[in-house]
Amino acid sequence: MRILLVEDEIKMASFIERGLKEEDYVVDVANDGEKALFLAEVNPYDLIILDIMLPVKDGITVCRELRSKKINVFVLMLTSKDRVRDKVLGLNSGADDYLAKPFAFEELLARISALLRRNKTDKTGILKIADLEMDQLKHKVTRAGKEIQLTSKEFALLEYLMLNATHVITRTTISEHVWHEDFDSFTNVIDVYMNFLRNKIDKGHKKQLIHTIHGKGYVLRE
Amino acid sequence: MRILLVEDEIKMASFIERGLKEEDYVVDVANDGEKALFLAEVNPYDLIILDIMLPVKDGITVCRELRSKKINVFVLMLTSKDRVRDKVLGLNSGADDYLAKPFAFEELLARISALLRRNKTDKTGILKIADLEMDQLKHKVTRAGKEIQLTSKEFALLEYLMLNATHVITRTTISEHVWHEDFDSFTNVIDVYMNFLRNKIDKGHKKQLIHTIHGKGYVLRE
DNA sequence: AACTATTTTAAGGTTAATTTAAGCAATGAG
DNA sequence: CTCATTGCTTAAATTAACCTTAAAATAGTT
Repeated sequence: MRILLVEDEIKMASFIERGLKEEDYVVDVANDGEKALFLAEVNPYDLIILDIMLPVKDGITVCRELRSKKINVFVLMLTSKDRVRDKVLGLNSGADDYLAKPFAFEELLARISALLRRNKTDKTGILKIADLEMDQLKHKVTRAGKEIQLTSKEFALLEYLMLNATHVITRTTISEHVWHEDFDSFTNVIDVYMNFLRNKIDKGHKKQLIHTIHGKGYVLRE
Repeated sequence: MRILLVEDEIKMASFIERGLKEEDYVVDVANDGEKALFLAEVNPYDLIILDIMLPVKDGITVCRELRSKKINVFVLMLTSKDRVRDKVLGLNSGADDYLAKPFAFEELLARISALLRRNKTDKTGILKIADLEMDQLKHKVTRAGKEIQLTSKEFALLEYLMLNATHVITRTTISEHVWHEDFDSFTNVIDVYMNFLRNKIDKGHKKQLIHTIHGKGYVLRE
């Protein structure tokens, strides 16, 4: 899952960024409202964490502009505890949820995962294809009951494949959903990671789940 | 569908080119305005993706000259985000749509497919002849309900046949709509591909859909 | 600073798609 | 009916896409 974090205080930003990366999210950081809007238009984020107090352009305005541009990404707003009226303003500007600072990091994680699953029919956050299972909340992956250790990138890639199971996804799409902002299209990292995943997931199993569609990309299916 | 991409930055150009080819579009690339005009006069593109900032001749001028020469191909303009007035200039010069760079690739794809379907009565993008069906958006082809795997060229060729169903189309026309820029007219690739298609589509079915019109070309009809 | 794990780059080998080429079959004008 | 032309089919050659591996670079830890 790709998240844009919009926060100007350096310390707070890197604290949150680090915490999110530990949870295997792919994170970009913007430190002002303009940059945030720019990034949000360019990249298909799954969620934006948006501080209200920002230089150049405040969070409320950023959120309004996102909505008026029909960018329908989830927005989680952050603001200081004492400014209660900001909550109302925030939600009215189109935010999906709201969290007062300071907060327990656990609380932030809980809200993020609630948001990311809001429109899903299945809220358990457990993805399944054949005997391959991924628990999105616990970040655990098993094949035939046996746990598989994945790095962040591997996890993010497999998650994207599983969310789009049975659909062919192109390298271009993968690069935009699983890699960060400045991705170089001449590289073959995606191929290399597909190989990593195959070794960890398909190797030694009769049914291959990762399939190559020549000239197009990859599919995850039985 | 055949697209001319006009973009001078090599990296950007090859990123877009690859993404389009993954979606089965036939793509030619021009890296300056003169080359673009030349190619557009010679080849019947379905769409031109035109960057504004170009060496030799800028995108606005290229677009104006296309229009004054009555080349009525769809034009989608690209320009940098910060130059808002270019949008007005672009649309005034005869462009059909406009997209600010950088952009999310999916946004570009969405606009392309909207443009290509703009003047169609049926916007579903599903083509049918007898029990042969093609979903232009999902890139899926079925005959009698059974899915048929096609390569990019096969797909592009069948798409063109289906779009012109019941009309006899010549090899020359096919080469102009389905093959790239430097097509050698002495080759028999088209015959070979027709054979590939017949094997995948007609073989084992009572009704043949692909018919040869001796001395003229081919038709797709019941 | 040194070590470890992860991510990225790069290169050579493999496979699939596309094009070329050649021989055979069908067509139709004379 | 004949034969030149056009089309079909197959296999080989070429090109492009993909896979695999190892080494290099980066990031994170101790």
